[in-house]
Parts: sequence; structure tokens; C-alpha cells
Amino acid sequence: MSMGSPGCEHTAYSPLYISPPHSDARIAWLDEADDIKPPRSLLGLPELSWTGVYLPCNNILAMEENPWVLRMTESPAATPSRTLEVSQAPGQTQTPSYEMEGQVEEHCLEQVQTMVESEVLKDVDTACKLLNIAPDPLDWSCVHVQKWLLWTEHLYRLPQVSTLFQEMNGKDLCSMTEAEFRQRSLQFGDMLYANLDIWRSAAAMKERCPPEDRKSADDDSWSDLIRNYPSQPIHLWQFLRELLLKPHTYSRCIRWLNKEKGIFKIEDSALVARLWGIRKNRPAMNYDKLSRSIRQYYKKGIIRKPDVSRRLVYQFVKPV
DNA sequence: CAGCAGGATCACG
DNA sequence: CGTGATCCTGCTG
Repeated sequence: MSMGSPGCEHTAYSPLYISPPHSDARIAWLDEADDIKPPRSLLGLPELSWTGVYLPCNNILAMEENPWVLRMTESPAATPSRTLEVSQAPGQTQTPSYEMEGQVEEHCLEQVQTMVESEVLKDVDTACKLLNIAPDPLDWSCVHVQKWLLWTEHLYRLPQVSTLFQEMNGKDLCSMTEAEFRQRSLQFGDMLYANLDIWRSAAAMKERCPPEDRKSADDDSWSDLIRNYPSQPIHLWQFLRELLLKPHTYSRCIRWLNKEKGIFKIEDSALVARLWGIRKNRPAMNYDKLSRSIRQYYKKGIIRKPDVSRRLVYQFVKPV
């Protein structure tokens, strides 16, 4: 379905490689989250398995905190696969190693691939909910496309690129070749193209295996909470709760101080406001206005200041 | 200075 | 009407 839109099929695909500058970084990345996703056993992976892992990491924190090297590479002409494949870094084609190692490596690669796949789906899912857009780019309206672009700008710290794709819906976007992307943005066209590809692949993957088949054991219980993408206005308190329920991704901008009591702290007010702005299509959103909205909840008994009032600390009156 | 409290006004569904 | 967004004044650590 989503793979089959005209124009996309045979265009050269340029994967986005994210490689750690030094080995410590990947460990830091694995260790960083409160709720560790990748199995620790992966730490023992041979270096090769990690260099060139096609990592569609929608994790803003990883992007922010770790100096991952982001570089675009032209894929070898005969890369039949699209995204979500653990690809070898260019130049490092198959190690001519011993059989045993080869097998182990293959196994590890499989593991990594599964892990990466589920991470991608999760990240796409998260973004969908935060932006309130459908997972499949083909379903996007012009507004959705703009939201996605804003989001991507935000994730990858791009300058404003959304203006270059005005009046385009998801189908238009998907029908563009990589060259056409690059025409719009010389610097970031291929990156946007690659990222769009991730989304399309994720959508295709979702089709292949429905969500039931890959139940994850972490904090995704709310997944069906806001299932109805066709725009139901989200409340600020719901949004904050969503962020809080994704510590893996957002603990650096908002986190629980005491989950049982519903006390949370906004660590990065500007970022939270920005995310809220993206979600609500309010580019002028800032913490001043966001906090005013939070204060409206005082009267309604949804959020209050904790007994010992502290800066940027609030409390859900009715905890999770 | 950034955050906090809360009034006023406006837009939107 | 409810919910926010926006703007504003005054206060606080």
C-alpha cells in the first residue's frame, strides 16, 4: 500500500547513518533511559554491528545529549531494501571472519534489527500521538505534512524547512523523488526524504503485523487511549501526561518527581512549550502561556502546586 | 531574570 | 459555554 505510490518505487535510496563518535557514546545512549529498551546483552555486540546501524532515532534526547555523527551516505547502487534494515556501513562490507563469528554476528544483527524495528514503530507511534497525525504519510493533509515537517525540524535541529513544502499533502510528498526533495532543500532534502521513508516503512510494517503481535512490556498501555487520530482536541494536562509516560524520550524535559502523588517537574520549560506548540499548531507558544493554561487547572482541580511549592513543579490532583 | 498568580479579552468548536 | 491562547500587571526568589 504505502510502498506503492508512483514515483517512489525505484528512486535511489540514501540511508541515513548515525554513527557514534566513540564507543562510550553508544553505551551512554543505552544507559541513559530510565526504562531501558535495548537488552543489555547488546552491549557486547561487535563494533561492526553498530557502525552503520540504520538508526531512525526519533529520540530527541539521544540527539541532543550525544554527539552522534549524522551523515548522509549514498547507498550502493544495488540496495534493494528500503528502510528498517540493519545495513552495513559502506566500505565495511561483510567481514571475512570465521564461520562462528559470522553466525554470532548474524544472530546479533537479527537482534538489532528486531530492536530497531520496534524502536522505530514506537517512535513513530509516539510522534503520531503527539502531533495527532496518522502514521501513514499517505493519509496526511497539508496541515499534517506541516506538522510532520515541524517535528522533523525539531528532532534534527534543522533550520526552517516546512515553508518549502507548503500546500502539499501526504500523497504529494510521497510522490516526490529524492532528487525533488533535494531540489527543495539542497542541504536537507535527502535527510527529509530518508525520514519520510522511515515513516512509510513503519506504516507498511504496521500493516504487515498488527500491533497485537508486538506487545511491548513497557509504558505503552495508553496506546489506545488516544487512538482516534482524526483530530480530537487534546487537553494540555493529557499532553503533559503523555510526555510523562514516555520517560525514555522526554525525561530530560519533563519527568515525575513522585509518580504516585502525581508530582512532576518541567525540566526544560521552553522545550515543553515548543512541543505543545507543535502539537496544537501554535508556533508562538511559550512557557509563559503554557503555564497560564496550567494555572487554569487550579480552579478545576486537575493540576495544582504541590504543598511545598517549587519552581516548575506541579502536581496532578488525581494521580495516575 | 525566570517563574508565578490571576484578571481580561478573544477565538474556536 | 468550556478550553485555550494571548496579553498584561504585579509579585517573588
